Amino acid sequence: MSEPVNIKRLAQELNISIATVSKALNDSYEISLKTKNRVWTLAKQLNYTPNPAASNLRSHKTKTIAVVIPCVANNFFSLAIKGIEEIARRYDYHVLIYQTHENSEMEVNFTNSLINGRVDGILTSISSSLYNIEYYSNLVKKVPLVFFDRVYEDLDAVKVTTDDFEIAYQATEHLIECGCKRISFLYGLEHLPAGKARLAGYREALKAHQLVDEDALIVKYHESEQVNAFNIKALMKNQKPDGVLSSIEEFVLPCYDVCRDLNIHIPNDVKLVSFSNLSTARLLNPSLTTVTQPAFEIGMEAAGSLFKILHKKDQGMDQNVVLKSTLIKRESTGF
Amino acid sequence: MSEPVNIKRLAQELNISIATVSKALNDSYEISLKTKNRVWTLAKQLNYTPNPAASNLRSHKTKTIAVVIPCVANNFFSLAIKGIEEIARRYDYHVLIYQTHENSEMEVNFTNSLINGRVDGILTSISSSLYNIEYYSNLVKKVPLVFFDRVYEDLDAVKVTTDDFEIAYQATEHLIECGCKRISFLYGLEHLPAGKARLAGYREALKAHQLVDEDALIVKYHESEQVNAFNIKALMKNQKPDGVLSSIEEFVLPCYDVCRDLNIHIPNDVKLVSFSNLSTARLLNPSLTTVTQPAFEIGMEAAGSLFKILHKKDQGMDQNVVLKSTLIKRESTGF
DNA sequence: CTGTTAGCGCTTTCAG
DNA sequence: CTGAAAGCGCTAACAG
Repeated sequence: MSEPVNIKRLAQELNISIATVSKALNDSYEISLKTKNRVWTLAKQLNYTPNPAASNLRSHKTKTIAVVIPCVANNFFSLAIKGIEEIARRYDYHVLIYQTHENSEMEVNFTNSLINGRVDGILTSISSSLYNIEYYSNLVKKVPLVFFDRVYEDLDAVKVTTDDFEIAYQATEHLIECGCKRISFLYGLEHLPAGKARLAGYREALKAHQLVDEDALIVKYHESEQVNAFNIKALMKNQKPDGVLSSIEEFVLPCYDVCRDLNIHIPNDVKLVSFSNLSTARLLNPSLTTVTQPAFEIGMEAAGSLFKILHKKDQGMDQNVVLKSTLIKRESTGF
Repeated sequence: MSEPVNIKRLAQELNISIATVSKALNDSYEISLKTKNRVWTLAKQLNYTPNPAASNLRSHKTKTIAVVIPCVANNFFSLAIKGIEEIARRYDYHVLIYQTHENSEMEVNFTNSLINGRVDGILTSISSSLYNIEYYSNLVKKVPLVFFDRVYEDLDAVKVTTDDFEIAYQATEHLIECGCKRISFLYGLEHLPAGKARLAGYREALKAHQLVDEDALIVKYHESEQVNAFNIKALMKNQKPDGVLSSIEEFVLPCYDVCRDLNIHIPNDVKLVSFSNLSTARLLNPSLTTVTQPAFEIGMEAAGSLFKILHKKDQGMDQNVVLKSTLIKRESTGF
């Protein structure tokens, strides 16, 4: 049993006080370079690492941030985490991950477990299953918080989002340019600004080109895969769209399946464009054009904003950061 | 400024001692139900949550585990994290994430930052860029550690892996059954058991079917995309394989690209099978058959093992847990 | 069943 | 420049 390597041990071995060691380790201006060097040398030699719990307790700084998101196994969120981690590492911060699985209750439970000083700040992309803005408007007062992608618009907090309206408009126009006259919209995230903006962009583009804009052309996302498939089938049969804009990735698979069943060919009979963040996009079926959000950059931006707040450098910072998505047109290369 | 809500405050308001409150909160058998109820009621009313730093410091328990992996933005690892998080939540644990980006130095830095009591245990999938078993054999003595997927075989620690040899054998046999006579192997993770086992499975299958097994048919993974593309091009031109088994996902894209350039048709001229964990596998180019690891289950299994160790329930536990991968044969459905 | 007490390892006045 | 001392919030002997 070797002695534990803590600040006390260092002090004993060097015959100086604990306070001096602490200050030396923190590179305080009060300590002579000579003493600092002695401390640093021994610390390295004994492989000293400070006890985080002790320093948190005393200093109220955890060097930790939390990321609360619906799910990590998702092309968008895993890339966003990558961006967040990248920034956190630069600041020597640790990153906690929580998955809500779109469950508002879990979301609240997780978040509540974080406001007791476990973390210095939180990055979150809210669940779409319940609108509880009261909860969040309270929360932002208690802990530094940055929202990304899935946000509440009216909240007094930093929000990093993408140009959903504009890109949905562009995507719709792309379909129109491809000759589509009757374009359907597969509607997801309807309780969130992102979803609403995508719908609005679609509608606006239809309007600008004097195309039909009927509720019957819109299919809302449902938790049940069967229901989605059923609704898409009904859409295809009854409405016979010649173009489809899917506002979320989850609609793509049932879309292909239904079309195959009905002997409808994508993209000859129906042209399909979907929001998607597949990192291996080129591996996709080459007939799918996608709208891709800059997930990695969103993560970096959100984390960067949080650190600005943590370092009190957020004076006059813009609360609404909007990054640009990309419309990736894929031609069927036929391999 | 309201008084901080801590154990002391609860004690004062209830006119009992701090110790009693602490025990009541921890549901100690020493405390009467009546007192417990008083404490619990007030705690809930004041929205009390324990300060984690303080309890860590005293109890040496952090309720936190760390996951150290090459990258989160990866279909395998993001699913594994999902599984880990699932289990952690059941035990009310928090999950820290660290990405090494295949960089051994970062890997060591991260891990070192964890052995000072920041976490109760670590789950890791080691980087393949450097073989440093000495480091890890030391580490496992200092902190509860479970390896998953990317492991060092000779380590005295729990390792959760997949049946790489068997499935590579099966995948190779599948190619043989499809009529391939000259099968190439794209070799990744060569410093790790997983990579070696995949190669061995491939070789064994060739041997069993008396097919050519030449070094010239094997292409080793290189960090540079260009080099990989160049090597694959040379392989296709000079060796003219009629089947390819890719042991990692990263080879798939250059493979398609090179073949298209050379006017080689997949799967007519060359049949391709790759290890891959694309969650949206059905969206893939339908000509790609994949070997898919049970990433989510691996995460759950690894986390489960770690908690067994943390709860000292690891007596006689098997150190080598091997889960089964699946060969997913995809037919070209032609949509 | 309840309370007293002594720290966990570190930071931070304040005194020298 | 260095050190003594207090205490962050909580837990765990030990006494009663």
